[in-house]
Amino acid sequence: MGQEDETTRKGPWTEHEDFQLVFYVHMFGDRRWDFIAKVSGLKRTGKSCRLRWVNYLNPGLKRGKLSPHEERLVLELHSKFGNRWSKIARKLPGRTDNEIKNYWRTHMRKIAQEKKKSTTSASSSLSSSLSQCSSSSSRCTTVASMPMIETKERSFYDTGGVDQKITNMKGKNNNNFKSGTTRVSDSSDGYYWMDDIWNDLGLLEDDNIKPFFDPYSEIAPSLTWDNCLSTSWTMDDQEEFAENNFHLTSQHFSSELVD
DNA sequence: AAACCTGGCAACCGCGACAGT
DNA sequence: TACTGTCGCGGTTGCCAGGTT
Repeated sequence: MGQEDETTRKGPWTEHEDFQLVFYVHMFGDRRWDFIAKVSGLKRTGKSCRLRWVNYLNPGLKRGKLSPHEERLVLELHSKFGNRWSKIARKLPGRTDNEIKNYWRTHMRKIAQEKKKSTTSASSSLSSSLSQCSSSSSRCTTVASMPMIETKERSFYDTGGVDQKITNMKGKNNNNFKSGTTRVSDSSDGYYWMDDIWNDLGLLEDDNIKPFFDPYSEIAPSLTWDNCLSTSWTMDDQEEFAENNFHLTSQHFSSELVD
């Protein structure tokens, strides 16, 4: 624990860091985050590495806006599970809890605003109609409590929900990265795609992570994923390997990415 | 054109759960 | 059992681009 010190980096991840993290995750798997943080030479906490992987670098992630179907599912699941974002996320393959959480927040804010707007604008007429039906309270109560849902549905689908890769492309470039077939900073046109990383690393052929890693063969051709995955490839081996090869890999990354 | 506002998202933080010793 | 390390979760914050005034 407590691996955080004054040299620990915080804030936005750089392209170089992403490369490095992807490399080491494929090396050692997406567990043992503290270990990965340590051997990778990244000045990040294991926690930060995990978050970056889970929310951004994981190749299984979908990019772009939630589809109407996903949005509906989020609504359904939220009514069922509440703010159990990870639980909800598990039902939406390729979506992260963070993404859903963010979506929900934005969504709820929108609804709250719409509701506020509609209640203020309609308050006069509403108050008169409410007073009218005070005698048949059950029905009126239902109606009064339902607009939330109705507004929800409406605002929701009005936003479109189409895959907006293109819109997102020209969209924001927060901290170098924005999702939507995510584009990250800095290539010929000033950006590079997250997919480029995977292409560069030869990892994009499948949705699943493959035990295959091209650049690595340049670094340590004698060791293959079979080695890594075989039962004889123990954690000690990993650590020893990391010790012995760290300088080499750092060098590789810097030469690869500096220009 | 500049200032301000808003939406969207990445990342951090604190805490609890769990496993290993 | 107590302690320690690690991971995962939910809440929150901060940043930035685009829109509006």
